[in-house]
Amino acid sequence: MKTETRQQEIIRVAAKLFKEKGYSAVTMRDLAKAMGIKAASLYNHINSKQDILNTIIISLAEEFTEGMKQISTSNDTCIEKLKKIIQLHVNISSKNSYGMASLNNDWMHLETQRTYYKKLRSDYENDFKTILEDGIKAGEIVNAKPDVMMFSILTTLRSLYIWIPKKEDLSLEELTNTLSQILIKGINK
Amino acid sequence: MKTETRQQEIIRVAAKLFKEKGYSAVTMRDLAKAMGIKAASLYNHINSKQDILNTIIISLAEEFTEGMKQISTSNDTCIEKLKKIIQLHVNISSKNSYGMASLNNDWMHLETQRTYYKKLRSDYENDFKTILEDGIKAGEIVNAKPDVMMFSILTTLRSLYIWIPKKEDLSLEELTNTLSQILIKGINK
DNA sequence: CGAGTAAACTAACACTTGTTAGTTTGTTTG
DNA sequence: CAAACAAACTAACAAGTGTTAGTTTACTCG
Repeated sequence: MKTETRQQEIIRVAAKLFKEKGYSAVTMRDLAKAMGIKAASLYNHINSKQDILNTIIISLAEEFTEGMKQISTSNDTCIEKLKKIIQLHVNISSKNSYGMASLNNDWMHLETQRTYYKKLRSDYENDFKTILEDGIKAGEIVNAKPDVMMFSILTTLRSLYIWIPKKEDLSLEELTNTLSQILIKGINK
Repeated sequence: MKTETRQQEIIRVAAKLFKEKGYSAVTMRDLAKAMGIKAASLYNHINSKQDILNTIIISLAEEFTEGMKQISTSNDTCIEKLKKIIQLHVNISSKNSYGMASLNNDWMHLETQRTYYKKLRSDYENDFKTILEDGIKAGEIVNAKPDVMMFSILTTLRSLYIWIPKKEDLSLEELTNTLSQILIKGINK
């Protein structure tokens, strides 16, 4: 049993507040109050507000990068790869829905790490698009604009963090399956 | 030829800044600088920062409400209605991509109007879900969870504001058609 | 017991925030 | 020309911002 350090606890609570109001609207005094201490005491555990955001976002972004690397280099079919991408998003979003809010909405408030973040995101999207293009060539996927397909799928996956916490009755496996069906086969009968 | 009032100009520029950094991170001095005047001068034209946000969000939300009312009370088939919803989102998002950012990301910073906004949104989603449920009953739509279907489609549509300005080569009609195809028939071949 | 340490505290800082009051400028209109 | 007005300005405010310095508290362990 791994116990959470005080620092990790602060970052976790910060992510929760960031999700509710956004990075800029959360003050260090808000965060301190949520922790039950004074603002100055936070600095025994963390370096700066910006550092908290860095930690939240970059660790998540790297988790996606790593997942995508495994998927894109596998020997699966394109459709199989897509299902694994969906699974990756469902897993990470359910484990850390608070952090996902910062990743999606507050990356522009990164300072030193913004360029690095944007590179990770751009690499991820390129890998995604390549999978779709390969699927079109292989005849697995309908020949529509890969840009639009990726946009459609990815924005749905990126919004899972809002949706998953509201639907705790739905198992993650069930959600992954339903989503795969809808995103791949559509809703048409 | 209708000329823009100074007030409308301020609101338009504010929406642009809000899209880039979020409501909380944009200061009245930022806004003034973008307008080429001093912060105090803004108050000759607007009442408060909060008022700007109200105007941006509520006018858009009401535009969606009105569009949905027309669609949901029509005699179209469910699939036809869905296509019209997609068209509604494409149209509004292309006309006002800046405002859509505030609608999506900064509604929680509304003060007096937050409850009203949430009612509009909730009504909209209920109408949307009813259309899907009717489609399932009528056998037009696959029998999957309407919640998940709506979530998937609606999050894609809600993110159009990010995507449309980047792809000016794509005509709105073409985008509407491609999106309809992908969202309804899926990407599977 | 005494030393070390984790984690809280108070007080203060320099700066930024939204906003108000009162004034000046330049253009339009009777 | 004189009056009216739109729209800018300077100066200032009270409150809130992230952060630092230095101190106190309470628990752990040799």
